[in-house]
Amino acid sequence: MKTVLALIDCRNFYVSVERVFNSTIRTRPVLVLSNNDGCVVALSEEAKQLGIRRGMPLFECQHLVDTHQVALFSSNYALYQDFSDRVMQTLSVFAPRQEIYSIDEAWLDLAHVEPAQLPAYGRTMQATVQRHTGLPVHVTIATTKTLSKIAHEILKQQPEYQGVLSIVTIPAEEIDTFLAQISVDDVWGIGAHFALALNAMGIYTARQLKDANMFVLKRRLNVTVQRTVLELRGVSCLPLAPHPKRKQHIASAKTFSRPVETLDDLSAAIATYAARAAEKLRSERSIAGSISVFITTNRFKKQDPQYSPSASRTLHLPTAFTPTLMRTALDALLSIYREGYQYKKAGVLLSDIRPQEHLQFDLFGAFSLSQHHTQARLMHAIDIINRLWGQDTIYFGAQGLARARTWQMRQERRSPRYTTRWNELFAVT
DNA sequence: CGGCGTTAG
DNA sequence: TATTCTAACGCCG
Repeated sequence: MKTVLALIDCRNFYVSVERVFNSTIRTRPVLVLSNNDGCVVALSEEAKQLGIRRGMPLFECQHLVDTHQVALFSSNYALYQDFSDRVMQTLSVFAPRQEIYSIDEAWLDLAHVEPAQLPAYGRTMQATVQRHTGLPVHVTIATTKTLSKIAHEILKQQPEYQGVLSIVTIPAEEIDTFLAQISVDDVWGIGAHFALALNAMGIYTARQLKDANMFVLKRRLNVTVQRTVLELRGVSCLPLAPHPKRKQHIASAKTFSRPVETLDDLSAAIATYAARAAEKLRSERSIAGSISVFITTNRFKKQDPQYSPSASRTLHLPTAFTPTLMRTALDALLSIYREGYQYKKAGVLLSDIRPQEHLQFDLFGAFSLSQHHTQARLMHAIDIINRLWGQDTIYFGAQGLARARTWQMRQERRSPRYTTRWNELFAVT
C-alpha cells in the first residue's frame, strides 16, 4: 500500500491568530514576541519584507518597528493552543489517522483518497479550516514527510499555487525540477551545520542531496541524513505517528525579566517552575524518578562573573506530587546557590519518567497506599481548579506571592485570552 | 549511560 | 539597556 501524506501548515500561525480578532492589523506588519518581549518568534509577510527575521532581538529591529508602525504582541499561548485545538479538530474528519506534529502543523493519512482527487481534496481542507477558524493554511500532499515539506517550500516560493499542491501523481522528472529549486539548507532535517558540511561536499540543492551517496553521508554525518536522502527518493522512512509518545523529559525554565541575586527570589522561581513541571507531568499521567535544577548568569554580559551550576536529586519514590518535587528542587538549589552573582535564568528538569501506573511499592515500607491516594486526589483537585479558573488560581506558599514575583516575565503587549477566560471574552459592540 | 551536538517549531 | 523555550535523537567515550 502506497503512503499518501498531507501536510497542513498554518501560515504565520501566531500572527494569523492575532489577526482573527483584530482587523486593523490584517494589512500591517505584525510581530509576536518571546517571553519577556525579548525576541521575535513569529512575524507576518509584511514584517519579513522589512527585513525582520525570526529570532531577532527586538532591540535590533526597533528602528523598523518605529518607522513602519509595526504591531507588537507578547505571545499568548493560551489563545494559540485553543486555536490549534480547533484546527486539529476540523482536520480530523478528513482522515482516519492524524499526527499532530506541532502547534501549527499536522499530517493526515490520505491513502483512502483517489490520487486524481487529491488536489481537490486538499483545496476542500484548506477552505474548511479557513471557514471554521479564520486561519490560512498550506496543504501539501506527497508520498513521504520530507517530500511534503519540499512541496511546502515550493508553495512559499510560488504563490500562484494558492496554498495547495499535490506531488503524488506527477512524474519523477518534474519532482526533480522542484528539488533543483530548493537550497539544501531548506530541506527539512538539514540545519545550518549539516548544510555547511554538505556544501563542502559540493551538495547545494535538494536534488543533489537526493542523488548523493547516502552511505557516505551516513558515515560522514549521521543516519538521519541517510533517511532524508531516502525520503527525497520517495522511500518513506518516517511513518505517521498518531499517538504521541509519553515525554521522557519535562522542563520548565525561563529567563527572568531582571537579574536576580537573592536566594529568596531564586527559591520562589524554582518552586514556581517545579509546580509547572509537575503539572505537565500529571497531564501526561506520568511520574518522575529524578529532578534537576539549574541556575545561570547572563552569558551575554561577558564582563560579569559567570556561574552556571546544576544539581540533580533522585527521588526515593517516583512521584508527581508537587510538594515533594518542590521540596527536592529547593534542596538541590540550596546546594548550588552562591552569593554575589547576577542570575538571569533558572529551570527545573524532570527525568526518569514513567507511566503513573508503574509506581512500584517499595520493599522497605516507606510507601503508603492511602497517603498516595490522598496526594493524588489533592493534585487532581488543584489541577481542575487551575484549568477552570486559570493558572495560579491556587499555588503553593513557596512560590511567593504573585505580586512579589518581580522577576517574572514581562508581557506588556499580550492580547486578551479571548477564548479561554470568561472575563476576557471578545466583545461585539 | 551521561554529556554533547544537531535539529525542529 | 535589551538576546525564547521545549523536546527528541544520534553519536561518542
